Amino acid sequence: MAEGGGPGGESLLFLTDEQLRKGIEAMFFAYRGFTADPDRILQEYGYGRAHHRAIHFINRSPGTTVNNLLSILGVTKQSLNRVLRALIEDGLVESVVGTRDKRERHLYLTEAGATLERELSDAQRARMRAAYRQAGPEAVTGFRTVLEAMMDPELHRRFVALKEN
Amino acid sequence: MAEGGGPGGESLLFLTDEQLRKGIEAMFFAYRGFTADPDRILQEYGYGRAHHRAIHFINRSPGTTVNNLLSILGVTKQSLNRVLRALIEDGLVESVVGTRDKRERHLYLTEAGATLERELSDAQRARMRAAYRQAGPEAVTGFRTVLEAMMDPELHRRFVALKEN
DNA sequence: AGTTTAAGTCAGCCTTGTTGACATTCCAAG
DNA sequence: CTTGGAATGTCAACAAGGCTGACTTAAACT
Repeated sequence: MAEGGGPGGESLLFLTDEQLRKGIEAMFFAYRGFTADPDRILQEYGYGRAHHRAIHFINRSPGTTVNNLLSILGVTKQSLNRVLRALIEDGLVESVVGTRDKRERHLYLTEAGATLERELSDAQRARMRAAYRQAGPEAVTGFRTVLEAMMDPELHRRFVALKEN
Repeated sequence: MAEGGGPGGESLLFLTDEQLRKGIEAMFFAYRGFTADPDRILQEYGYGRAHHRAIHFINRSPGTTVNNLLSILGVTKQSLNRVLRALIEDGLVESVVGTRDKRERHLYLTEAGATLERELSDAQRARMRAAYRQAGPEAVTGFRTVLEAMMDPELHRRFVALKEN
């Protein structure tokens, strides 16, 4: 399994089990930091990460359909429905019957929803910005490159599609 | 909020809200990939991510105490206890009363536990290795730099301490 | 007309987190 | 030696947020 800088060739030290384990643990700890700030804010409103994710992607693709959201989030419709129902009842999300296809519901953030979205993403971006600034542009490029290579191919396809939106 | 390459100075394009948002979404999608393989294996054994985390850190620091593990994992003792109890009952983890301080329990993986640990970390490392190889050594350095900058200071301290173990 | 699709709903289950209360054990300080 | 506090464990109850399965409604497609 180990893959250290053997006699063979170019330094592949970055692929040793030890290096890989450090990367794995870094992902674990960093993800905790990544979600910490929004989690604190959400708690004040009685929401969880699931609500955050829904709000994020509705803000990002206003008018998206429920099915669309389902495939991006990778959860069941029952799970998403519970979250959406709360957000709609609380007046943060609006559900609009489709005009072309009346079976579809198009989702939009209300003013209140957009306000919460801004609060959440401001906090998360602040953390990200600090990390990016501290690490520098080259590190950021590498960061993004590795993250993209780590995604499931299907999710990466989706991610790339999102970018060009 | 936006911070684009203003008139001021060196290109800070990598700090625009748009770039930050892409980074946030990349973290979200990449973390899914990161946990996907172990999750599949765990399901076969009727375990969840919480069990994986416990097994990982016990393997990494054999003989660690429960309190130690608690502060690394960041959960309550009740939560961890439920997980540990299952692992001990199933014969994957051994709990040894401390010799110096008999209140403490030192945790070790059994043979069976080490086997599962290997299966899990082989899968996770394979994903990591593929991503690292695809991205290249420089990207990996940047990846690690940004992740470390993203951690809470307290967690980063812990992470650094773990490395030199 | 019949089938498929989008969405929603109800019921129930599991994992994994949380609090709070309480028992046990045992080190260490008075 | 006694007592206070620390480390551990356990019980009970609860919540979020996943899941499956079954079923309805409405609209669209064929």
